Amino acid sequence: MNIGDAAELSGLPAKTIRYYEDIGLVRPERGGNGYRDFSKRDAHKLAFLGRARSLGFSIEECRTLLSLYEDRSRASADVKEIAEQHRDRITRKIAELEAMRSTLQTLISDCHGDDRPDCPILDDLSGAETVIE
Amino acid sequence: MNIGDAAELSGLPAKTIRYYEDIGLVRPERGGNGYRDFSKRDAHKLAFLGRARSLGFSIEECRTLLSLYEDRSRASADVKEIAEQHRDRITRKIAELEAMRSTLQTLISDCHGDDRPDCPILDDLSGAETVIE
DNA sequence: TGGAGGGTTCCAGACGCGGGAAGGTTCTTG
DNA sequence: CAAGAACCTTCCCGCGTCTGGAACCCTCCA
Repeated sequence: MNIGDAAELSGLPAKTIRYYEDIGLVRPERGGNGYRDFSKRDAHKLAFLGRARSLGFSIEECRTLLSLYEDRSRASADVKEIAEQHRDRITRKIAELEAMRSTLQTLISDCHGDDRPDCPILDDLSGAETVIE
Repeated sequence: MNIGDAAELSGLPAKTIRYYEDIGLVRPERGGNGYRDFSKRDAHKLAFLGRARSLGFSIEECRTLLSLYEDRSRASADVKEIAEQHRDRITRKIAELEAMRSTLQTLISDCHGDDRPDCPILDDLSGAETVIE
């Protein structure tokens, strides 16, 4: 099938699929006209990649997951470890974002938000000591 | 002061400071030797930028915040709106990451993680229907 | 026959820097 | 006063993951 069909089947944009070929994640055949010719297996791999990416795995993790997927003698422990590391990274990222949000929320709550210039948000960013209320 | 001192005062790497000059966030003077010459005001702006960045504001938001900071006739409402939009973006990002983490955790829990190849994580990524337990 | 709607390659850009090369300047040490 | 360490400069490349666009080729249908 052509790249358009592979895109529709896998849910990935054609541009992304070409990129994935560039970096060696898929290796479709080529027809006599130079067009890529994707097998069902290729389309399936692309869909696999799409799902893994949507769970936030990096391209390199996807590459590893894909090779494990195609390795009949894999150990599920290897897959699990990748997933756990990724989960832990997500957990840390969430904590970081929540710290930001918390600080932001405090500043936002302190800002009256009218047409006067006084602004605790800017005060904080400018390094002013916390104002005594 | 030289860039090294500005870096130490602001907590930003010299590389970052040069980049900020490139994109017009700061405009230090130049000495006769071609070295940048930062005023205290410049260093203060850099520290402002560092704090805003650490709260996750984009460079363009930082640019706006900085111009509001330097605008004596600003309305605090303008600052607050930027902060609120940013907070909302963070909130959405957290929700997205939590959805990923939740899915990952389910898959991880279902994976026995030994040296056998059966793996619900790969099954899920490959698009297999949920297995009846 | 002509045009719409595929496909191809290649280059640039996005974000926010970091690394490193090649070279000039200034400070410190002996 | 000379040597060398420790600064500073500019420039270009690379990171990750695509996305947009230009210029061009191929196929199908009316």
